[in-house]
Parts: sequence; structure tokens; C-alpha cells
Amino acid sequence: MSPRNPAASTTLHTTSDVASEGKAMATAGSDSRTVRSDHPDPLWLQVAALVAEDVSTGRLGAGSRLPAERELCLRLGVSRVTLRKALSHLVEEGVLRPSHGRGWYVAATSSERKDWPNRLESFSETAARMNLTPTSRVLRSSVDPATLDEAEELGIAPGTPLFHLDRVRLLEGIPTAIDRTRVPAHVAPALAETDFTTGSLYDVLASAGAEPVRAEATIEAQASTP
Amino acid sequence: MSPRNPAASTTLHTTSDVASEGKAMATAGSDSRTVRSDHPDPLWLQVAALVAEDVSTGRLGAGSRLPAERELCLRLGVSRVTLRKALSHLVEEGVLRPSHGRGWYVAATSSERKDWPNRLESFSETAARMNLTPTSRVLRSSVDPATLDEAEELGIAPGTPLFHLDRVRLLEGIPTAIDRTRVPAHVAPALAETDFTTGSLYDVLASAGAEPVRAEATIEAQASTP
DNA sequence: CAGTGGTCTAGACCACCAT
DNA sequence: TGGTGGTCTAGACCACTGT
Repeated sequence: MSPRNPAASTTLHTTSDVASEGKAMATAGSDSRTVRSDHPDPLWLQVAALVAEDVSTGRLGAGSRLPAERELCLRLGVSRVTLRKALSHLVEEGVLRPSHGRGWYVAATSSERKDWPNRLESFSETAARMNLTPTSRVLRSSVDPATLDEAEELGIAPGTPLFHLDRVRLLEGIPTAIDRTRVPAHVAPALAETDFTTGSLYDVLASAGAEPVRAEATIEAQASTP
Repeated sequence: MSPRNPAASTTLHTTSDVASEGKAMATAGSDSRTVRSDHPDPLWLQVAALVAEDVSTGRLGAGSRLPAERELCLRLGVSRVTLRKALSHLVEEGVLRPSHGRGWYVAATSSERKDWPNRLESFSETAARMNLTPTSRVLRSSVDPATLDEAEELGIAPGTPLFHLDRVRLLEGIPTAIDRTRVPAHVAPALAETDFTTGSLYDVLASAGAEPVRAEATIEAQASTP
């Protein structure tokens, strides 16, 4: 193959239904979902966008395994290095998760992906694995107007009633993590009246509706000699 | 060159003093600062560590330009792909900054680089800006053998005496952040005897020597409707 | 064992920057 | 024009996973 193949077109499938591949290739032509070296973006970016699209549209469900690298290379008409650059990029974005001898998997359930890795997961997991008792200490639990920063971060209007929940997470009584939650109040009015010392945020949200909500808290410290 | 070169050894120089290169190469031999494909880490990681070391020790000053990629490939005995993977890695960590037709440059003033945005910085900054009193509560301050995970993360041998410092950072008495620090004990023996409730980790490390040290703590929580 | 990701190389061409 | 990064390929071998 020439170092810069002119074009190729495919759609990704989960490892099960590879049958229709040939037809898909034939019907290609002026179809979208094509990687081309003409001009626009680097190939690896186009590939990444292609996969990301399949994930967000559900063609590649959460937790499902991608076709093998060499297989994808054939379908997309790119080299393995290029493909891997694309997939690695998606890992950084939290869309995919690689597993050595097994394959590439779609991360998260769909809405909880994006941005940094979900450390709350590992908190619960760690607690369970180590047989520790996870508890919470509530620092703040109130409904206040969203500040400018908060509004921008959540994509809502400033002043919108916002439920604030700040907790210290403890393992066996030892402070382990800070949990900072911001939820538009209209999403779940019951939030302000719940005792989060033992109550589960997820439960309240679940019984309140499906409006996707995101809350995060990150702290990092780093030291190095000057 | 064989696909897996046995060993190579060099020292990086800023573009100005390339004169002594020949000699440096000749004196190499059993010198440290060597990338070897024997076993330890991937080549690209070794290269990255090598460059990072030159940056932190000042051999590569902030803002200075690195030798050209092809030049570095020769010196280090690695392919360009591998070298670029190493350099890209350092970009993600904020150590380097690439510039298309010009070269790779060392980023930042020296200590504020590396890893994610330094949240400890912003912790102090926030405290100062809001006129709050930052304090600490020490959860753990001890020297214990490095676990397997810790050893891998820090690139040291398992069992190596490791200084553990876990703190809760408070603003005006309110818990705000968790600070988890791991430092090889031999770097700064005084660490275990210091009161970190008020003492500065940076100060102790600074007075202990220039051995570059990295410590980080990240906590994130994220909630979304199931 | 076969399958899959992880790493590495050598060589090529393109795009940008300075002279 | 010449130097430097940016992208891409084809092929190889190693390491891990699961049957």
C-alpha cells in the first residue's frame, strides 16, 4: 500500500457481526465515515473521531470490546501505529480502556465518561476489596444560587438554585477523600432534605429522574525540589 | 542496527555545547545514564526519565532548546518513533513544549511543571487570595517498606524504605484537600522527624539536597444518574 | 497453544520556520 | 534552501490472556 492511501471507508462493529463488512466497503464511495489523507486532519485524529462517534451513538456499547487492532487496521486502511495513536488518544479522553492480552474496551456507561478517570469508583472498590467501612462526614449540604464559575462549569445560568454537597469520605474512620458535588436543584428537590451521612447520592438521583448530572472533586499535591 | 540494541549511553547537552560530545560518547562504556533494552522499563520511558533528569538537574535549563530529534536518536541509540513517544510523554507532564519548525523546548521555570496542573499550588494561592488560614492535619507520617505498587509507581525497588506522609489540608479549619506524599527515605532522612502540621515539605526537601522527588495525591469523585 | 495488546525499528514524505 | 517537527507505513518481536 502506498505510504499515503487515498481513501478508505468503513463502519465499526462489535466483534460479533463482521459479516456485512464486504458490503459496507462496497457501498462506500461518497459515504461519510471515511478516513482520507487528502488534507483535513491527521489520519489518527480522523480514526479517533470515527471510533468516538461509534461510542457516543451506541454502535459500540459501554463495556463492549473493539475488534482486534490488526482487524481495524485492515478495515480502516491505516497502519497499526496510526490506529494505536488514535486509540491511545481516546484513552486519555476516557473513552476507551486497553487491556493487554485481551483487547480494547469501551469505558463507562455512557454519561459518566469524559474528562478524568472516575476516582470515586476506585474509592468504593478499594473499600469493598479491603473490607473497610466507608462513611461520610457532611461539610455542607445546602441550596444556593450558582456562582459565575459554577454556572460556567455546569453549563447553566448563573444564579440558578444549585444544590451543594461537600463531604469527607472516610475509610474505617480515616479521612480518605473529599467529595464535592454540585447539582441543579430542580433536578432532584429531595436532595436538600436527605441525610448524606449514610444516604447514597446515587439512590436519590435515581429515584428523582434520569437527568444526567456530573459532580467532581479533585485534589492534587505535588512536591519537587526547586 | 538490530531491532533491539543491547545498550547505549550518553548525556544530553544544550545545543550550545555540542563540542565535547565525541569525548562524552567515548568515555561512556559502563557509565550510568544508559538506555538498555535488557529488561527494566520500555525504552521510551527510560529516555523520558533521562531527559526529565537533565531538566530537573538543570543540565537542560528552562526555555532551552533540545538537540534535534534525529540527533538525539543517534546519541541515545533509539528510533525516532521511540524518542518522540518519550518526548510526547514529557509534554503531557508539562516538562517539554514542542514547536513545529523550530524544536523542543524545556517548559516552565523549573519546579512548577510536571504531571497535571499542580493543585497544591492553587490550594496555596486560593488560601492567600481569600485571606484564609491554611493548616494541616497529619494522618500518617512514617517510614515503611515500599509496597509493590508504590515501588512500580516511583521506579524504585520494592521494600525500599519509603517515607509516607498523608495530610488533610484545611482552610479556616474546614477540610479541603487530601495530600498524599511518598518519598524514598534515603533522599531526606530528616523527613520522618519533622512536624508537618505547620512545616513545609518543600523546605525540608530543599535543605536535604537536590535529588528530584515527586509526590502526588489525587482524589476525584464523579456522580451521574445510572 | 492462538489471539491480542505493547514496544521497537528503519525509512519516507509533508508542513513549518528561519535564512 | 536547509533544518526541524509532524505524520505515516510495513514488519518484527515480546508480554499477557485465555483455552
